Amino acid sequence: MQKYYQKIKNSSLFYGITDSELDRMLECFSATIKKYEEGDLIIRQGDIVTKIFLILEGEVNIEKDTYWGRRMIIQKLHANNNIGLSLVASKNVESNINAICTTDTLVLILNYEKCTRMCQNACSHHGALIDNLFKIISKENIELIEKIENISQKTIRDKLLTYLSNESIKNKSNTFEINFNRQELADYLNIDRSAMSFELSKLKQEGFIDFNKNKFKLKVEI
Amino acid sequence: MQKYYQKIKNSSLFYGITDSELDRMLECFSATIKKYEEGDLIIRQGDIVTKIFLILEGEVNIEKDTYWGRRMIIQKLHANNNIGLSLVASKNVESNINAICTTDTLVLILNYEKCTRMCQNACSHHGALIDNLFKIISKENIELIEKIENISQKTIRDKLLTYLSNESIKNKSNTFEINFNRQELADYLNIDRSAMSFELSKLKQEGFIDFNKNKFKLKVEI
DNA sequence: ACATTTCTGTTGTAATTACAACAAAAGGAA
DNA sequence: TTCCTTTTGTTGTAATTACAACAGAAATGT
Repeated sequence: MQKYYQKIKNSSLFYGITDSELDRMLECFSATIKKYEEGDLIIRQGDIVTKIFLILEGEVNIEKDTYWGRRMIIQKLHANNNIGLSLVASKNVESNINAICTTDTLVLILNYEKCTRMCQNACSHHGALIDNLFKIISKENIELIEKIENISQKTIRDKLLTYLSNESIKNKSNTFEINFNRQELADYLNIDRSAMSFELSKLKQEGFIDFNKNKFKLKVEI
Repeated sequence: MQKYYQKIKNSSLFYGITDSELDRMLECFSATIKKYEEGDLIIRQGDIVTKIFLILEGEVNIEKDTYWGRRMIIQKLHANNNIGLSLVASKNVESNINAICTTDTLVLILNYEKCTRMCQNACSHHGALIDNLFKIISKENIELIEKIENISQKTIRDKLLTYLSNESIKNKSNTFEINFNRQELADYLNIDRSAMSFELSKLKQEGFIDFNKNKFKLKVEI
């Protein structure tokens, strides 16, 4: 645990918490660290989730398999994103998603009730923690809406331009690197990979974008 | 305010709160009531939202206009849903959506900080309120994922069957009424209305579903 | 370096969809 | 009722997409 202190301390969940309180809180929250390997499932469809997971390191895809067996990537999560919070807070809800590690991943596991309820110890900054928790779940919410915007476009071209434009805004630059490989991006945008590749090439040829591997440049204002 | 007490008391935000505490809390949260008429915008794209809105009565669509001018319905909200929580909690984020009333609507407006931070008055059930707030935002989260599932299907037929199946599950019955009219449903599923009507007719003819106006019956297991 | 596997791009074709234009039905107002 | 408006259903056509099959490039392991 000790060796992860710095990471935990710098996580957005514990932003604004002093060192001594962090100690007390981690104990109070029955915090544990868990390492997952690439390909491991942190949560699977149907699970009743009882703990919340804060990603300290690594990448996790939130996925779902369609009735027809196609993979659907809902989100790609990183350090400081949480997994399971909305499931635990909803109480006794079966998970509707898989959380699968796409890299080796380090996770902080916490007790939800202890996080949301003020404890006897009355850590004085517990309020800040609750606030951080709201911030984290809200950010997730806003990203889901952004994803809906991306995939709600009618054509492959419009989906790509909307997605790239949103990435550009998030990176505050017209050049940026994306975390998806082509198949993942297709599964995220719910389009055929080959048709997507074709459209990317066309957009490049027409001078709207440029790209090399996962580095993209947006040459137009959307 | 007095005349809305019963509604407020029965809202999921104040579930588990005693009457006397409700009084104190409403004062503490600077709670106000506002009536909107059909067509009114509660939040518009670009707004910096500073209050949270709890729907007591009515229906509100969360919408977004695409760059190309098409309407996108993200969610339809009802009594006990909140509007703006994820925007306020994210702090100084411009709204990426419009919240538009599709009926006359009654809303309870609250101060976010007062809700999430324990107050001096230390209302003893403030913890329950925070818990309720997490439950509300989590439910929204899960519904967004459900919507993503609906619109991530490849064909109009699959989108319809997935949507109807999810509605059926939510209603715990294979017969149910939907809140969307045909154009709204098409805007929610991001498909062409006429093509959707055609597919609905085909599904009915083939015996998979039955419907009359907005009453649907699902005759197959998805 | 080499072999092998994975990832990305390209092309043709069949299937699906959007769109427009119109018909039919339902709902509202005078 | 009748007229008018809104909503829903139907059809044909052009545009878009999925899918399969394959080629080339890049990454990986030995």
